Amino acid sequence: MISVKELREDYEKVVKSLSKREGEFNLSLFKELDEKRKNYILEVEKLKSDQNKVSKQVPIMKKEGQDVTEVLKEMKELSNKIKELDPKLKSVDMEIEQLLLSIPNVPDDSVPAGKSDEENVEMRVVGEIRKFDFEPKPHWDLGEDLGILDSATAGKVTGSRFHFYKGDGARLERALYNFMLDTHNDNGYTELIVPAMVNKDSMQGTGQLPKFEEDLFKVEDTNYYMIPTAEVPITNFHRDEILKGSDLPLKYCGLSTNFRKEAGSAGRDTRGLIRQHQFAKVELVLFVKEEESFKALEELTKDAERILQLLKLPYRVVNLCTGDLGFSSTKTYDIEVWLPSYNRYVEISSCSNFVGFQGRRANIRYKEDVKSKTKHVHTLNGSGLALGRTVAAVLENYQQEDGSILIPDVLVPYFRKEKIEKSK
RNA sequence: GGAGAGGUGUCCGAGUGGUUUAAGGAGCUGGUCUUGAAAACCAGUGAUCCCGCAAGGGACCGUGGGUUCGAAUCCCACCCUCUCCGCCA
Repeated sequence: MISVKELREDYEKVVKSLSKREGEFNLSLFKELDEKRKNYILEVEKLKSDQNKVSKQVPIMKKEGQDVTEVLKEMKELSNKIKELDPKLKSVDMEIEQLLLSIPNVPDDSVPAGKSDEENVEMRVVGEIRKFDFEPKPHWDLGEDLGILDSATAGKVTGSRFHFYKGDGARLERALYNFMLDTHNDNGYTELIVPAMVNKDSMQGTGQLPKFEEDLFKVEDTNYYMIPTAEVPITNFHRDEILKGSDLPLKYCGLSTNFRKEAGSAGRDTRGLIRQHQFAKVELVLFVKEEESFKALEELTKDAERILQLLKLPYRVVNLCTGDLGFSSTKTYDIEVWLPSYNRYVEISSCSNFVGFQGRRANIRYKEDVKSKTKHVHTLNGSGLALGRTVAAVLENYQQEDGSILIPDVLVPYFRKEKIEKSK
């Protein structure tokens, strides 16, 4: 949620910042509703104040044996007025909330302007792209040839955009997430195993709802949604809490299976592991003090990059332009790994600073110390990394001419073999 | 799913319609005492939200409704936790 305080203090500035995003965000109702709300508050609270005063007198009068029927009659009228006004105030409050819930976060000044991902700005390029002296295969062909990936059977068992990992394929993904989690653990992140379903409040807290319901799988006969990322349960872990300033920053990592409808992606990335309805991901989530979030974004991104560096996979980091920036984010770095089959860099991690946007939605606050005022925490998260795409990148970048796959050195202790070869 | 118990402030815990501005205790803050600390004693203390420059006012006792002049307290629905039973990885 964007800040009501900022909207009141400098409406024009917020609107101007928001206008950098693609799409229309109609805030024009805000001022009017806010004014309406204030008037209702003044009116109804005056009445309640009167009501409270008289209510205190009633028992005293009764004790003194006075007749209170006349007073009660007046109070009945007062009470009726309050019952008329209170719902009006509530409904204005709701209108404001609904309006603000549908407004995306304000982009930071350092976010480049642009319409689509083509205008994202490259920050750095790391590692060398391998030159093949043979025709490299895409990972879906490698996977099928090696007998470690099977989407056809998944099509029978479930449907499109699902797959089976088999044998060394399954072991490769397992080796990768264990390696990732160990690395993040060593780096000060507390590991969580999270619920794969969450309630509506949680989805609203991180920003998936109310706007993006069509992207989510909802579980029938329940109010639960399948998580699209561990960001949701991890960030909501601290929903409605007041954290101690001395406990910040809080750093969490977690592996989860994620479910996305991929509505609107029909026909895109239909082959291989790039865009599936179900995929595993190791996620990093930070809760930090408000003055530290932009520095934390740089560190978070480095922590995610470290995985690719250790795996010796070539990648680049881009600063997302306003047109590509996610709904809740104020600034995002995407990490993109080199994928020979796409002949370009492909997103494998998205590291975002949400500043107070999620903190306000999910009501996560902190206090510097006993006497200071509460502030909303700043939240950040980033993939560290998406597993399916990492498997794809390893298969493609480490493939050999004979169709076998070399295992990255750092992964050998986890995989316990140095090579994936065709098995029967 | 069935039966029962319960959800009160930072924590424990009292409180079944009106001086509750939520008793009492712990904790926390300050002070006295002490070489220092502990203990003891004294004082302070809603670490919440909203309106307001402030004074002040309003809200808030799991959530949402209702009854009433007035609800933590009564009624209804829902959520969550615990115990037992059933089912089950």
